[in-house]
Amino acid sequence: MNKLDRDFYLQNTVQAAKALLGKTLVHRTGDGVLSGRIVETEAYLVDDPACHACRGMTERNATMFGEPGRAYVYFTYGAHYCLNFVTRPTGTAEAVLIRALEPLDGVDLMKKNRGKDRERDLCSGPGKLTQALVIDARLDGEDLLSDTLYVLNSTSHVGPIVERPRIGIRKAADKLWRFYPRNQREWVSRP
DNA sequence: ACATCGATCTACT
DNA sequence: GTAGATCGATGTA
Repeated sequence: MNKLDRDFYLQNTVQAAKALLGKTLVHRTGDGVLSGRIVETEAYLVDDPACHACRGMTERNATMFGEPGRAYVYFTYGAHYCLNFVTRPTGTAEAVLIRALEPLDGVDLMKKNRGKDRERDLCSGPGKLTQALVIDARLDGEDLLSDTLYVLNSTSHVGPIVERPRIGIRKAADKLWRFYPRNQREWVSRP
C-alpha cells in the first residue's frame, strides 16, 4: 500500500475530509507501530469562523498556513491534543480534524497508553486517538510523507457517508462538515 | 500583566 | 445527561 501523496492534500478540504475516511493512519514509535482506520473527520476552512486560522496566523496555527500534507497538532482544554491534516496550497490555511479511528495495529499498546481495556474506548474521539497513538505537540508540523507519521491509501470500499454538524463549536454550527461512514458508527465519537 | 475560553474527556447522577 | 478538571493561547488593558 502506498502513502497518500502531496497532491491528495491540495484538494478541496471538504472533499479531502470525505476521501480520508477508510484510509489508514500509521505512527511508527520506538515502542511499536500504532495504526487505525480513519472513521470520522471534520473540515475546517479558511473563511470559516470556527477555524483557528480565520483571524490570521498566530504562533499556534502557523502550521495550517504552511505546506499541505503536514500534521497540525494543537493542545486544548488543558489536557488534550488534536490531530489535523493540513490541506490546500501553502498560504491557504485549511485542515481536516481526525476525530476517530478503528484501531488496527498495536492495540495492546493503545490500551496501555489509554488506561482502558475496551477497544471502543481507545480512539473514539480526537483527544482519545492522540493519546492512544502517542501524538503530541512534538509532531506539530510533521510531514505526513515521512516514515514516522503517514496515511496509507487503502482501497477498501467505503459505503454511504453521513454528514453532520461539527462537534464542540459555537460558530458556523449549521455547516454539515463532520463525516463518517454509515457502516462505521460503532467506532465514532458521537454517532 | 490578567481574564477568558476552548475543534475534550471522565466520572458521576 | 451534565458538571468539573485543567492550562496554554489569545485578546484586551
